[in-house]
Amino acid sequence: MARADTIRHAKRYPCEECPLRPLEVFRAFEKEELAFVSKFKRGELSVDKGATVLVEGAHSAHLFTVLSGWGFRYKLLPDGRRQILNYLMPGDLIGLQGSLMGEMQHSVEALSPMILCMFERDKLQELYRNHPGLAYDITWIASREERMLDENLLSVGRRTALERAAYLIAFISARASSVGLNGKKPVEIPITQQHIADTLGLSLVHTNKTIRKLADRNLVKWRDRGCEVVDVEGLLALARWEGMSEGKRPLV
Amino acid sequence: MARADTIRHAKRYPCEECPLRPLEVFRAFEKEELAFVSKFKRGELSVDKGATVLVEGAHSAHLFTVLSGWGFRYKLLPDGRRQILNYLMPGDLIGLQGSLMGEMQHSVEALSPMILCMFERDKLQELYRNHPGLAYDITWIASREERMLDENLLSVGRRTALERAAYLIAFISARASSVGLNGKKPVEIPITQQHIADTLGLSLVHTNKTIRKLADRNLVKWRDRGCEVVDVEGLLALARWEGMSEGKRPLV
DNA sequence: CGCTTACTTGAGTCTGGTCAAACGGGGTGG
DNA sequence: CCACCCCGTTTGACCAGACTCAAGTAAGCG
Repeated sequence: MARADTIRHAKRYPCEECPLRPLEVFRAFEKEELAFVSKFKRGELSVDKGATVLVEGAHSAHLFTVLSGWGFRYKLLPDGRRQILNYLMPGDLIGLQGSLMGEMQHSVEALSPMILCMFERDKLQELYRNHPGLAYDITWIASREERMLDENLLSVGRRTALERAAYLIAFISARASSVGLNGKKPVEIPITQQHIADTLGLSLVHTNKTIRKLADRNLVKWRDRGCEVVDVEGLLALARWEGMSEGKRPLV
Repeated sequence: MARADTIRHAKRYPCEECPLRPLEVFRAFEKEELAFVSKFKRGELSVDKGATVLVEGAHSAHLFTVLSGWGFRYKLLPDGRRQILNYLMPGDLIGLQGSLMGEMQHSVEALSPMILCMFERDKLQELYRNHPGLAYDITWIASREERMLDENLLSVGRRTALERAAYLIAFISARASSVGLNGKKPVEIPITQQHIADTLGLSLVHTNKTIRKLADRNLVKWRDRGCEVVDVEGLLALARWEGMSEGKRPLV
């Protein structure tokens, strides 16, 4: 398994010129908040596709925000069965659990090359002391993650295979386009069918057959190592999902 | 569906004499923190067994901490399929998602009579401004919930029916005894098999057969409307679960 | 060109779902 | 006090969605 090895300490993307912050979805920041975040940031971590960013059981001294790229969080059973918990996209926070409670209880892997903004865990105290607004934002972000997990759990527990697949693809696609990951109109999700299987709690073979059904209905197109959404509405309807009601959200 | 109807505004359990706080699991509080929490608390809500405490879609102005009793969080699909997301026990926070993001995305129901400490959502701002330690605690609690959800998702997605049942019962039992819910030695969990089914993503019939297997192995005893744990170790081993590594935690 | 990774497809099996019926205890109204 | 009902549990028969095994294809890469 590849390890995160390409560390860059230079800040190539200073917070003041953050390419994410101007996006519609993110709420505006006070100058003073921005200044603190900039000071809070210690560097950037660049990892290759397939790299393991954080490992279950580790005591990480860091906290990250995804600046670019895709990744996912997962847990393993002792015999190797894997459950993907959620996907990570630009603007998402990584490693909060580890920072607050000491030990990571899940691992994180990159689906594409990623650039992560690195923050010092120890400075979190200072953030809470001096920047209540940012502290609130961090809780907000944790709460959002919880919400996504709730929805995922509902899906895995109670939806049929076809509904699950439709839900998952619609979900990822919605999140991706909210952070402008759809350069060209259709979002292209860089995952394999094995990832989908491990997210939905299905076998690889059955996942393949299920995706085929979605493709036959002209809802998605599967391409080499990735998935293109054709008909979001159709997916939403099939999954009986109302979509995320996302207004502005904070970016730390 | 029963609504929460028995509201008491008098504080019968002042924070200074909180019956929960002396427990081993909860970290000690500064006098000043305690004073704020006491001010933060607006009253108590008493609900009957079966009452719906919070409804998906509602905009609740309140935040609660469970003082006594059992409950659960759940989501429904439009056609009525239900997924139980997690259980609620003394010391747990309810409604944070709603308080932070406006709308509740899940419902909460009481499994037994419950007493809830009620907090004003609006005062949350003040808490974050003046009590960074408490703010930190709230994030910590949100993070803990996330952790439990991760584990649940792993279970529903990747464990077999028998493993799932073993995991769930061990999990609930561990949490219950950490807050002293085991007056008599064996914890008695006040749920029906339908609840277990809806938590594990199984049908009622299959859940029944699965629990029977656990009982045949002398791991649990099913009694009328409740479950008694006989052999925690055995359950843990069967579920291939290491248990929760819980040190002290905050109580708000 | 051979290797690897990812996707397909088919056959046969099994876990878990559905349907249906019955049981048993607690509560209630006659 | 008894009959009845309701809820939760139990059981059996049958079905189907999902799994495993196995083999084959296609694209990318050194």
